[in-house]
Amino acid sequence: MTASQEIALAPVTAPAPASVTVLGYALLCALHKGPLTGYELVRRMRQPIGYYWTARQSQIYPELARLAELGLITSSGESGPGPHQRMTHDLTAAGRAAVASWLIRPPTPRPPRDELVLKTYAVGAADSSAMRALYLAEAQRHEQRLEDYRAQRTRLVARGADDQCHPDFGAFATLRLGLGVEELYAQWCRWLADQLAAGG
Amino acid sequence: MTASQEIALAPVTAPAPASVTVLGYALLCALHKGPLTGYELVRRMRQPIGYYWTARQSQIYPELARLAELGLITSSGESGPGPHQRMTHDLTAAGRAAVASWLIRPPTPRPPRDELVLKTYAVGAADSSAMRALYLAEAQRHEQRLEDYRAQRTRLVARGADDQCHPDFGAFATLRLGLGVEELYAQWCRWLADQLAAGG
DNA sequence: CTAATCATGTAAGGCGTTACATGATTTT
DNA sequence: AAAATCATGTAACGCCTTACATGATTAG
Repeated sequence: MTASQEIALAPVTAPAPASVTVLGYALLCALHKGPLTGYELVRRMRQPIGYYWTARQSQIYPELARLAELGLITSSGESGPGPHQRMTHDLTAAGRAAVASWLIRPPTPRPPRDELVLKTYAVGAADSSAMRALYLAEAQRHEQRLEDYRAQRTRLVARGADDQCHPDFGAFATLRLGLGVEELYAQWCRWLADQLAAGG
Repeated sequence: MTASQEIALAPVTAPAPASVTVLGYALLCALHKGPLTGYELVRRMRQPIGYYWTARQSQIYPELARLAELGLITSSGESGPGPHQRMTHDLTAAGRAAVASWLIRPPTPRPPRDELVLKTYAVGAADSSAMRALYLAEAQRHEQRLEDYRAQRTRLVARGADDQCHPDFGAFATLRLGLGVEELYAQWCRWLADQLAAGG
């Protein structure tokens, strides 16, 4: 592969690639069950989608414009409250196809970042009783989340979302993992607190 | 709070805050058991610290210079192979104190980003058998990691790192969580694959 | 009548990634 | 003889966050 060949393969007139980012796909995923307004999408990206992929307004609105430019969504505006129009966004056929083909691609691995585990690596360099308090507080945080998740599961199961054919089965499946993760973290924090109590 | 008051509270002559980032603390944590060269730190930030907090060379070397400027590490150079000096970095007393006080502060929560779980939320919009293949492949990835972790645990336990007093207890504790997480994800992926098989 | 919510956008700056650069030593 | 490793650094760019801006409607 020489330089001249590369130039020949990439015409100068070509516009920016503008491939869809994960955030873009997250928005498309949020729209897969029907149209939503921008503001509704902002709320969805805090909850429930925000549990595994968050975004703020300042990212969402420009991204919606990009998705519309790419022809993956249609955005129609109606006058609403305030100085802005209330825009409703809907998947196009191309958008629906883009999501479907992205979903079955293996996820690109992300660099892990967990501050609590990092601190644990150097646990020996800190005061044991202070660290113990930290892990107990974290355990409580996870146990509170666990309660929240259990309530959500009850509601989903009542609607029949634990059946693979139900439109909310995806939400049920993500919740199932969330329950496991929170329980695991809570138990691990309590185990560490016990260890620090025994040795300190 | 008026504008004039704010100006009075923030003197013009103050230098940039230059507070230590999490990456900075990660490097300080890596040094808590003894001095290391820059290149050794680069490797540590791929493994084992890289399992929960990664960084590349291009981030690490400038950050080391900043930590030295702040007086948290001392960096002494000796001539080594290649055009560069082999720099050895060591914690100062101030650095040791900085780690100790950071460790016992509650970790700042990070926005969650998990592409696989995001895909799961919209699982109904994709072809079931293709998604099933995806989850089976992910399950295998996690099971391979699980084997790797089990081997590491065996080595650590042989050294006695499962005792809270051992200097490698921190590494053992992080590994314990890693084992739980990988097992949980693997089982969840297999469960989802089963669900998709039953309904598809 | 005040505050929160609805509703959409812009700007500045930080963190992190890929890619580039250099060159000696050790391994294959 | 070629490739990988040792060893440190710079530059460009993208994603994401915080903060700013505007103003109508609804709830307390």
